[in-house]
Amino acid sequence: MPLAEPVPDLISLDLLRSVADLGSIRRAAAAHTMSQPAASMRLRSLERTLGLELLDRSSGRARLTPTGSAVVQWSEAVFTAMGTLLLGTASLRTEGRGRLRLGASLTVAEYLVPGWLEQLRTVAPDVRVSLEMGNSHQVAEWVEAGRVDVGFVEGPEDVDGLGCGVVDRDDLVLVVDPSHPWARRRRPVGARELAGTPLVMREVGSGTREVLERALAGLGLGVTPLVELGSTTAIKAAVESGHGPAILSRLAVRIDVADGRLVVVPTEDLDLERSIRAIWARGRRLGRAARTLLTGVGVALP
Amino acid sequence: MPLAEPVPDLISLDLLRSVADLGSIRRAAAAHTMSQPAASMRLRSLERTLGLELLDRSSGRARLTPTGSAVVQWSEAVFTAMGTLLLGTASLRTEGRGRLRLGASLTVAEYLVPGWLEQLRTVAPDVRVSLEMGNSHQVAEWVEAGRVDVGFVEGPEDVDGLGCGVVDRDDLVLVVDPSHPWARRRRPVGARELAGTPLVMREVGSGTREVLERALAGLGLGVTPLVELGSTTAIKAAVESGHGPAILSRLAVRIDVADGRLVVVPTEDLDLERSIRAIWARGRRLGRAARTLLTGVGVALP
DNA sequence: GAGGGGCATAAGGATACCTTATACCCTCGT
DNA sequence: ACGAGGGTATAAGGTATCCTTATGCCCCTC
Repeated sequence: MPLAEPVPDLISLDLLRSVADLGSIRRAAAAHTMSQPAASMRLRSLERTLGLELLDRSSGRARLTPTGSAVVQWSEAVFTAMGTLLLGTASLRTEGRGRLRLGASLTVAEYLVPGWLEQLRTVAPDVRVSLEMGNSHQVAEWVEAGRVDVGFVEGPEDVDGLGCGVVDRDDLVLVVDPSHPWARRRRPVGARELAGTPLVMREVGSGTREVLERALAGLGLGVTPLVELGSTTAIKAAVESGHGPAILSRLAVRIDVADGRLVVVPTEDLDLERSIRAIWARGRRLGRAARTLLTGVGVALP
Repeated sequence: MPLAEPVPDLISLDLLRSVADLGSIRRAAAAHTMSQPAASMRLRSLERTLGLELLDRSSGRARLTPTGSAVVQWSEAVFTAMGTLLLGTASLRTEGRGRLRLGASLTVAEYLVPGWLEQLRTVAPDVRVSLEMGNSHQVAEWVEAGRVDVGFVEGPEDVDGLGCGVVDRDDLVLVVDPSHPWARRRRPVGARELAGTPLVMREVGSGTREVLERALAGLGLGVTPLVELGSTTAIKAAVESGHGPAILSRLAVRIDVADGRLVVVPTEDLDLERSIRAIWARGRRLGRAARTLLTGVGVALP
């Protein structure tokens, strides 16, 4: 659902943080290269938006109220998340011109790469990273062709001819909304019961759906689509609004499960696990940044 | 430091998420109660800002590119953080008119309360919560007077006459920037060495400073201020830019340490711990929401 | 090949925002 | 007590942004 309330904009929150850091609206304005009245108006508008008194202007210099201090603190997490987004988009924008060139499947790029980049940045802040996304087959090709230095793919099988190390593990899980009868269920859902239940699914051809279909086909069963949607986000929205259960990557629902918007239901008789592997060309020598990244994500280098 | 790059605004990111959910710009526009051209222009402007192609408009309906899907995913964390901020500010705005009235010290309100509220909302979404901030003494008074239902205070001592349970633990830690010589130090810093080192500090009278001064005074030592600043945020900014070490609440530096902007240096000979306690009036009966909250944060009720 | 759904463009108008200039206020020093 | 200085709010004017309605174009489907 769309954001309901009026949302404070990040520039104003950043300005408030600068007031906390620098001790006056004037200096905060200077740090943001804007005029003092502009900063003053933005801050007043922020106070109107939130309906709170953030600054105490009674004594000459503007000082943060306790409320203002709390808002600064709470906005810190927003900046961190936005920083991650900017880090990710910057690496996508770099398009192969970085000193460390990564390739990754969509799922890995979305859920894992930003964290690794953040971690890498703390030890090597100046390394320009580029990121390209594709399916596992494409990523392997790019690694072989030397178009990327390191690739990250998911899948049960090893990639031959390439250096390889398991980084993480991802499995498909059954999720429902919290008010669904299965949300409180402790007894696992079996393959037969799952096959007989209409599910919210991706359209035919998606990797996630293929894994599920293959696992069920191994038992002589098939899937029963309830509706077919075009994106993981759309599926999550449908499940959260109570349309029905779905099978999704655990990585994709991690945040939603943590926030309580979705509930994982245990399953049995189904092998829906796959590893996430780092791959690299054996022949080429890995750069310093690549080695730092790989050891950082837990890969033992030769 | 202020945000350098141009920051995408949350409404546009939210719009992009709606496109992913609903499958077309038109429907996303309708969900946001704006005209279709307005949504189209916002999305195009978002693509310009990020320098990336987020939507594939070639086939009639607009579909997200893999890049667009990644941006949606990354922005999810931004919405979560902003939701926490809005939850916190809403409870401050409610000012005692909520069905569950909380009081908390500044530190607890800033770092812990939003998480508890989020947790509470997943099991009781409709409870209106109000939050008031003050020092530990004020909070205890409010609880006694029945102005708030539950209070959260920090400090080593019990509050008598009130129901009480330890919720969490907070201690003061020594932090430096990652390039400081102490950042790699494994041997703990002793009280004498700490007293001889100029520190970035809060001004006289702050609770954090008092705890430190009392701990050192017990050993016949005193503090050596390097500079004195007015807020925790200002101190963190000074430490991060390499001005010198500081003693800060572990809660206050949790995110910065996780992100690698600050490093905790081990200390010894110093008792800088304090508990965070929930307090409530023994005489009054606790409401359902209050009991849910307290058991949720790990307090055993009578 | 005709119809329909969906997106982009154009024109016009309202709104929000920023900058410079200036007045007010508080604090501090003598 | 009084003046100087730093800091913030207000006013006026101009610009850029953003939205809405109207309309054209394109792709897909039947």
